Amino acid sequence: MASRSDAVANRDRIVETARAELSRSNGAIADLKLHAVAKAAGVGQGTLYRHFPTREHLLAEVYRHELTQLVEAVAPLLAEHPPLAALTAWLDRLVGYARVKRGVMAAIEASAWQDLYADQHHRLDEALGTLLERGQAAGEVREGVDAADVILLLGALSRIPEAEWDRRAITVVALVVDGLRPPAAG
Amino acid sequence: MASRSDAVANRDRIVETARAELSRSNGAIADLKLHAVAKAAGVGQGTLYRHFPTREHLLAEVYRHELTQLVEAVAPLLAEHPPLAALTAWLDRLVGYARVKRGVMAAIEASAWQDLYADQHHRLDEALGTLLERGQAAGEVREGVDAADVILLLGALSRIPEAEWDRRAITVVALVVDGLRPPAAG
DNA sequence: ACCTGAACACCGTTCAAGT
DNA sequence: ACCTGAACACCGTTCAAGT
Repeated sequence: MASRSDAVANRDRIVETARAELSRSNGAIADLKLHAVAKAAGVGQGTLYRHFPTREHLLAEVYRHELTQLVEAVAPLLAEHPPLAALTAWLDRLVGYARVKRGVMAAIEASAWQDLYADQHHRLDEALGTLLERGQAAGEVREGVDAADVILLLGALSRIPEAEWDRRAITVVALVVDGLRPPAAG
Repeated sequence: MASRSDAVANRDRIVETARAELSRSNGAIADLKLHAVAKAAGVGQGTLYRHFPTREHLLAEVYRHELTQLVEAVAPLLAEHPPLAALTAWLDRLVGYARVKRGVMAAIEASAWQDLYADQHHRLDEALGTLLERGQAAGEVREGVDAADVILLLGALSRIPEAEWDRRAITVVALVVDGLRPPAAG
C-alpha cells in the first residue's frame, strides 16, 4: 500500500509541476521539457515516463479539469439556447479559457486525432457532435460537418500569436460559426 | 568563381535532396532530418545550415515553385470571376496541390507568421489580401477579416489525416468560404 | 510493484580546421 | 569565400540496478 500511495503522490506531483512549468512559460507547449519536469518534481525520468508515455498524455492530464468543464458546459447551454447560439456561447467560453491558458487549445488539438486519451477526447467529440446534430436537426447547421471538422478549424486558435489573440480569436470564432450555417439555397 | 558555382550547386543539391526525401515520406514535414539531407546531398551539416538557417527556410525553398504558382493564379482568377468565386477557385487549386504535396500546406503555415522568408510570404499575404479586399468592396466578404485570418484557418488542412483528406478538405474549404460571407443582417 | 538516474539515440547547431 | 565533419547541447526514451 505504501508503494501505491507513493505512486499516486508521484503522479500528482508530476502533473502539478508540469502545470506550474506551463504557466511560467505562458502555456507554450513545446517549451515543456520532460527532463525538467521530472527533475523539478523530484522523480526519475523513468517514473514520469511510466505515468505518461508521451508528452500529450501529460498535457491531457494537466488540462483535464478545463476540458471536463468545457464538455460539461455543453448540455446546459443546449438547454437554454438554440443550437447555434449554444455553440457560440460555448466557443466564447473556450476562447476565454484559452486566453488565460493557451495550452488548452493544444490539449484539444493534441487529443483530437489520437485514440490514446480516449476518455477525455471522446467526450469532447461527443459533446461537440451533439451540438452539431441538434443544430442540423434544427436546420441551423449545414449537413456533412462533424466535430472533427470543427476541431480542425479551431486549431487556428492555438496558432494565433499572443499579441494578436484578442483581435483574431473573435474573428476565427465568428468565421467558424457562420461557416457552419446552412449555405443560402441560391 | 569556381567556389561560388560550387555553392550554388550545393544549394541546389540540398533542395533537390530535401524534395526527394519529402516525397518519399509523402511530405511529412517532421520526418525531414536535416542530418540525413546533408548526408544524402553529400555536403557537411554546416553547409546546409549556412544556406538554410532553419528547417522552415529549407521548406520554403522546396515549395517555392508551388507557392509562386498559387500566388500568380490569383490575378487571373480575379479577372474572370467575382471575388468570392475567385477565392473558391483558388482554394480548390490549393487543395489540389496539397493532395499531392501535403507539405505545401506546411510551407504556407510555416511562412505565415515569420518575417524571415519575407519575399515568398508577403506575396501570398498580398495576393490573398487583394482577394479579400475586392470581396469586401463588392460586399461579398465580411469586414474585419484579413489574409492572416484565412491562413490560420487553412492550417486545418495540414492537420487532416491522410485517409480523411478528400472528405474533410472539401468541408474545411466550404466552411471557410461561407464563413467569409457577410453575416446576414438579421 | 515501483522508483532512480545513468545511458543511449537522435537531431539541430556550432566551430576549428581545411581548401 | 566556402566547405567539412567532429563535437556539443538538448531531450525523449530505455533499462539495469535498487528498494
